[in-house]
Amino acid sequence: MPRIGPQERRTEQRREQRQALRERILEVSREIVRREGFASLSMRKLAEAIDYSPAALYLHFKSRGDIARALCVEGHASLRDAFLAHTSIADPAARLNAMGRAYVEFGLAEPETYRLMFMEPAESAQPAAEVHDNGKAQAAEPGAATLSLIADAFVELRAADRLPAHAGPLACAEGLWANLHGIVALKLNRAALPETPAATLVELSLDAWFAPANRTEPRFNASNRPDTSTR
Amino acid sequence: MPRIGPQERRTEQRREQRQALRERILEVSREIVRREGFASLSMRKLAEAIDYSPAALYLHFKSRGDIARALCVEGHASLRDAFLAHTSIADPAARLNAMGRAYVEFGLAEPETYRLMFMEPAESAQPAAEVHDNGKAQAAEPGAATLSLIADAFVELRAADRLPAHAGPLACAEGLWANLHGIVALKLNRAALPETPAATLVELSLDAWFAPANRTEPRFNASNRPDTSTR
DNA sequence: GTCTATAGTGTGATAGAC
DNA sequence: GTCTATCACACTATAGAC
Repeated sequence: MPRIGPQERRTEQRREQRQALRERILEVSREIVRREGFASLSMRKLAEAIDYSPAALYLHFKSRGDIARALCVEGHASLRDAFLAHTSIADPAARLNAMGRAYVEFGLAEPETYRLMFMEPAESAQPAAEVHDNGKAQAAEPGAATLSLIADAFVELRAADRLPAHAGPLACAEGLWANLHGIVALKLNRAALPETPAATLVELSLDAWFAPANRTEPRFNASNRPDTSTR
Repeated sequence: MPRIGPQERRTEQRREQRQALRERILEVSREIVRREGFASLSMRKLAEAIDYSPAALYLHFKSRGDIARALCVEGHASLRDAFLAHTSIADPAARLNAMGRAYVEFGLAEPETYRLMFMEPAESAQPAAEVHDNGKAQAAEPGAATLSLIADAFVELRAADRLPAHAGPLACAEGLWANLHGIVALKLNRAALPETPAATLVELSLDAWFAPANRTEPRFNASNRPDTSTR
């Protein structure tokens, strides 16, 4: 087992250097995207920032879209972390409330990253192709794990009979997700929604999606609801 | 008054020709965007399609974004028409249902146009600058009139006491809009929502947003609800 | 006045020398 | 593994023919 000759050691070193440069590229890319958006991440600018020629980048990423894909995966991991911080909340409705807020906060705090993750024309990043690991094809959809955290909460609501009869838990999860995404997306493009602050919309949306069966119980909205009530 | 010399007539003719060419540019652009998306609408391709040089386009539109803006306005008019077809529905909830469906159908039927209208990075099209007409500045937001149609219905619901007390009509309208937009946006980018069909999500969303106070009454969903019930 | 032709600068990606 | 040089294409802006 400990049969490692000098040659193996050298190739090992090479691999580490290679990995380090790849990491460095990713690091600089992440920062550029965060500050200026993916659209202004050019291979030339990136190459200059890491002091290599543009062609060197293609040794580590097969295309600009490939870099986008990697940053997407990072972003999804970050979002998922924000969700995991609330999994300990026992009440599914309260948990959904916390996660919903976290989702929108993430989107508004990192608009360019969010845009890359969810608002890009699909060609750029999303596909993620098929990633083979240990010989087994992995999920091509990095956001699926995150969605399942929302879906879980709806399953619990369903089990507690706090969901309308005709509403499937998964469908509810996707519906709520669409709602939250819509809030973030419209805010980011400042195309619309000029009147109502995002926090109010989030409250309303969360109310709309799982409050109906919950309405007779005491609500938990006393804590941090913004004072902007209507407009 | 009828003092129109040959010179005036000639300049009149010029103006008509000018307007006609502008219309033609818009026409071809609209079709290219509809089929291939705004991203692949290049000035060169456009110029070739109308048999002029690229520079000629800049005589009629000051930039590519200017064309985008014009197409956006067209799109908003088209969407608004789809909405106006349902204004005759008396019951505000039923009207919202019809309009919500129409909105999503529009987005899914004309994905590229929808993307240009609502999913573009703001710089491209949305601003619409300030359009002066008759010396008065007009609304810079072409979608505002459409939103107001939704808001109106919520105002009626409010007046009929079919809305939760804490929910402002305008906020509800924006929330529902965000929800519908989220459904379309996620579907278009195939980034997510792979499981649930859009029609089901729309039903669920409309239920979520104004069914609570409506739930005791007979629903109107018997007509055209899709048979895919849950997943 | 209207348009052609072209210059100048940017992009992603690649071939081939070292 | 890295670089230089280059291709093909996009956009804007403008000099000058008609």
